[in-house]
Amino acid sequence: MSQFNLTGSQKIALDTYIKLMRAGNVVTNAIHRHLLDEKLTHSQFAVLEALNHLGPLSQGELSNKVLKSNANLTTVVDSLEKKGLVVRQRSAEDRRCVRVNLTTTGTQMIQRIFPRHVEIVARRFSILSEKEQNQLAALLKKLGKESF
Amino acid sequence: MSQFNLTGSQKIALDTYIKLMRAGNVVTNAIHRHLLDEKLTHSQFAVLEALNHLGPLSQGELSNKVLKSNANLTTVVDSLEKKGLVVRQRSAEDRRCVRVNLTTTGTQMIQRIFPRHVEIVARRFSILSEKEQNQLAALLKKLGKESF
DNA sequence: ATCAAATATTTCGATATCTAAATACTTTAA
DNA sequence: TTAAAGTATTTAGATATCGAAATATTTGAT
Repeated sequence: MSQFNLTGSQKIALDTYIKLMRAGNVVTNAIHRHLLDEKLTHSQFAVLEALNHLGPLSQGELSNKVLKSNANLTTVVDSLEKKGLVVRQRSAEDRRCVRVNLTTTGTQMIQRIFPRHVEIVARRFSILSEKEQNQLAALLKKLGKESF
Repeated sequence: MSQFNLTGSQKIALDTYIKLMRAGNVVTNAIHRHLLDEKLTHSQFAVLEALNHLGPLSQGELSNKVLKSNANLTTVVDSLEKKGLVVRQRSAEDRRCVRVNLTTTGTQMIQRIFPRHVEIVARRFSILSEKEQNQLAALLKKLGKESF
């Protein structure tokens, strides 16, 4: 119940922060449902999508793309490998690195489910006009810079 | 590497979605560091903050506020209770409900650390002007509506 | 050439979180 | 009034995730 003496700009920042979290949550949940049908986690899906979009990547590259720790990427790639959707391949030039590749099955899977993912995201964002989405993207881009 | 035939509006939605997730992640991580010092999780902090701001709440109300499951709220409140920061109190009118109250210690703690939280959020958002933050908040609010 | 520092990944131990089922209580409607 | 449906919380079982330490390899400085 206690009130703090917040400046106007602090109030605005807090309010925006809460809405950022809430919007992220709502969109994430919308996507989560259809991944359940495919028995994929968000991270597993994100890895498949990155590999399909960008080609083979190391786990370090993947952990940056999907915003998870290196340690977690090991687990995610383990589970994808167990499902036969990706294979690991030690890099010949630098044997510290593991390159992760989609298998044929993995490629087929991501190409099958990606269109539905796009539809869900597009439907959710269709509450905003394209112009509004572009505005939003520009603002979020600034906010998402790693350092400043 | 494969390309899909995406419409322009699908591309915009996907791009905005990625930036939404990335911005949420960056802000969350910035906040995470100072919570580590206090040995609080995000959820524990969010619960303390909600109780301080709004007064005693039931766990159901709290789970909506902090965007976590009811089951998880049980755990979060357990841990806060173990630390002596909150107490549970069965509602007398409706004995299904538990009201969660801050203890004196809990109140002191949240009032001590909240100012730093505000500073971190405000600093991060200061990359945007107030006008931009208000625009962003308005767009995120639309996007975060539960249903439409 | 060799050793220290840097880098990529994995392992380990711990915690956060979820869904589904169980429990406890209240409300509603015949 | 009582049984069914609804609501709030907890428990149970499972998975996702993290930070720190360990391992393997490469790079750089002497």
